[in-house]
Amino acid sequence: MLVRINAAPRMQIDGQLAALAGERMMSCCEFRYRRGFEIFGEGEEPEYVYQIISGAVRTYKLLPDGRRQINAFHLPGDMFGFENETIHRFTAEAIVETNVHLMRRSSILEAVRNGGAGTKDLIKFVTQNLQHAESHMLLLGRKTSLERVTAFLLEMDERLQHPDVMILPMNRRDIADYLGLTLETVSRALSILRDEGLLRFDGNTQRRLELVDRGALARIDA
Amino acid sequence: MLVRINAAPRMQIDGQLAALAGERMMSCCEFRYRRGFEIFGEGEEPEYVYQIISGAVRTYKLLPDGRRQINAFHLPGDMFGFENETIHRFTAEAIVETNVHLMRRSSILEAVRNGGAGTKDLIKFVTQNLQHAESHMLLLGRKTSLERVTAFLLEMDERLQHPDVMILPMNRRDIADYLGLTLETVSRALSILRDEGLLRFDGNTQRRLELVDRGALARIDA
DNA sequence: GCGGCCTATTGATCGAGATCAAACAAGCAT
DNA sequence: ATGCTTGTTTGATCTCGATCAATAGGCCGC
Repeated sequence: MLVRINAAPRMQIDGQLAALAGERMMSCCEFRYRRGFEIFGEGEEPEYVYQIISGAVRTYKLLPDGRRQINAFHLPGDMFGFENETIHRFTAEAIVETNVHLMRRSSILEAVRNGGAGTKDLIKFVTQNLQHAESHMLLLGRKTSLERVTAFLLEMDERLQHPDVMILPMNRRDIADYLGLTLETVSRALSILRDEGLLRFDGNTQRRLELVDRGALARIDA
Repeated sequence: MLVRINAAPRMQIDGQLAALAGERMMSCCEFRYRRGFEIFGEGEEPEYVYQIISGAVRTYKLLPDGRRQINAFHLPGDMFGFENETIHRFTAEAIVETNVHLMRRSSILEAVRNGGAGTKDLIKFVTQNLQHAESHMLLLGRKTSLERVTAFLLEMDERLQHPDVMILPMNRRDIADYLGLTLETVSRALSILRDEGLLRFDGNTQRRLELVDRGALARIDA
């Protein structure tokens, strides 16, 4: 499940983790998780904080009967897994083969205790998560299915820095569980947007798509 | 709209704000907001952080066409309104006549900058908000109307410390906008719970209610 | 090539919750 | 008391998204 890969030093892809660690690179290792495998589970004790080098991760909560709500997707550069409490509040899984940097949670807590420079970054990190959660509550509580799917496309477009062709790592069920819909409804909404000429499926696979009219999409996302 | 009340020194009802301010009580005033009045608006520049002395507050986001999502209800003792950014990300309104303690946001930021003792409390505060948001996303994305209303009742019961009779400050529309439902659906769910003997409306007003069977309610809230 | 598996689309039907509507109760000012 | 406004319940109907179901394409191993 956990596969250690080459241990050669490697540049970090951005400064989030480094700032939190006080630029000291302490306790950093690189790991690879295969597609579909669990990185940590809800209720487990948090040992590491993670930063994605390549790949994609979903974090989610489950109800006892299996209903799933994905809180967030994490893409290259993103940090996840920090907990202030003694247990993880959700599960994290690799959506595709994923390489992560990890560092010991204890190092970060220590840095904060010592009034380290990373404290401000930590507050910023948690605040950004909170902001995302707040706008996602508005989406889940009050938006229609077409608005939700459109908002998802625009969010991914922005986080991938407006690529010509967007390659989605997640399947329709993941998108549905992120948006509080079913996979069929997600598929139907995408078909509507395609039929109206706002996006194109690229080539033979439905995970590559091109946003043709971002303005019109932004108008749909209330 | 803003009414200053007597300026006599007053005990704080708990230590949250005091801790953040480094126990120095700096910049603290007391204000009263009348029922329905706005405390701050989405997009405004944050000047203060608030702690409720008495009353209740709702914070919410609006879509352009008026659809509303309430993020959270704030009760006596709760802090709200802290922003790491330069603008408020939602609107806050007094649900009933509400007295608050307020302190300058700048004092808190300064305390953090100086590595003050309040830093840890601030991280904890933001983290608690994030945790609440995460479980609320699960509710909004995946729970049925009956589960949502039950979860709401249990949340309020806990936050009011399991009173014999719970007095809800908010109306059915507020509850609906918190749970991503309509007020009619909330009303129907409450009637079902009443008819099944899990709760009782107390006396002549529908805002006072008594949880008769907390165990059964907890079983409904998946 | 072929078969098996996974993913996505599309169609048909269902149902939970929204919407529309009416009646009534509570609070409050006059 | 009276009338007005606001809040709540309940009923009837509608609709959006869920569910059930069939089909097809992609991918991989053989």
